[in-house]
Amino acid sequence: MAEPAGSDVLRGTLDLLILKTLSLEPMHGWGISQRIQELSRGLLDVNQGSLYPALQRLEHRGWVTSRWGTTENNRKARYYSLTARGQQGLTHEAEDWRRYAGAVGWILEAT
Amino acid sequence: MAEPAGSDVLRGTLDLLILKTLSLEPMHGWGISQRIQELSRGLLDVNQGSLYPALQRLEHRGWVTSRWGTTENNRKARYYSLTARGQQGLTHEAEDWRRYAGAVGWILEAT
DNA sequence: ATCGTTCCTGTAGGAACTCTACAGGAATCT
DNA sequence: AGATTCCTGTAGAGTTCCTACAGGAACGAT
Repeated sequence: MAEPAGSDVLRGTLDLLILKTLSLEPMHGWGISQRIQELSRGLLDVNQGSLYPALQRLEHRGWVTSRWGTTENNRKARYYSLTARGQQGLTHEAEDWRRYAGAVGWILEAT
Repeated sequence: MAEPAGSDVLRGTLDLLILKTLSLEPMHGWGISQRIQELSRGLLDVNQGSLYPALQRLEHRGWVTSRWGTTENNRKARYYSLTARGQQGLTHEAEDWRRYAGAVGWILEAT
């Protein structure tokens, strides 16, 4: 078990998180979810039921490409990497997020 | 017209924004959306089609109560205010948001 | 007094995303 | 051989949001 800190609700930022993770390094699905968990210090937990459909969406949109490969552990895995359009999309969505999170912050600070 | 700065996508934070706004002062629906727009400096735009259902959800959940009243402009309007449970909910959701936004921030800053 | 506009409340239908739960293959460890 | 870890998916449902539509009442202008 070890419950990585039960979190849910990826309020529409799953794509952003995946893209960012892939921009660091091409990776397979399972690895992406691990990475997101590490980088968020255990706060964010991505279910496979959300992850794989999201990856399919992104690939269908042309933001990522994938190919079968082998992990260091000698397991078959599908590796995803960012396309140029994916990089642009990431930049744009990250900017969107900052703006949006900032606006929410202003409201929460209001007195 | 005057397009208040077309924004959409209230990624699951609409309830939070409404609760926070009501914690500042009881208000009617239309006023709430104005307030959110002002406080977010024009970045956030709440559609009526999202707002009223959200208010109904919150009332049904017992987080807000409402009653008919009259505005300064002599218009009939339904005024909403926070209940004790709503205040608790706000505190909790605001805390959730900060944690979540922080985690996303960490990921976006990763190199 | 009528017309257009602002203020204000809703509903209907659909699209998008996430969650829970399920299913399974292949490699490694015991 | 059996259990566990690694890894990829699918199905179905629930929630939330958006677009579009509908309408009443007060106000301002002509």
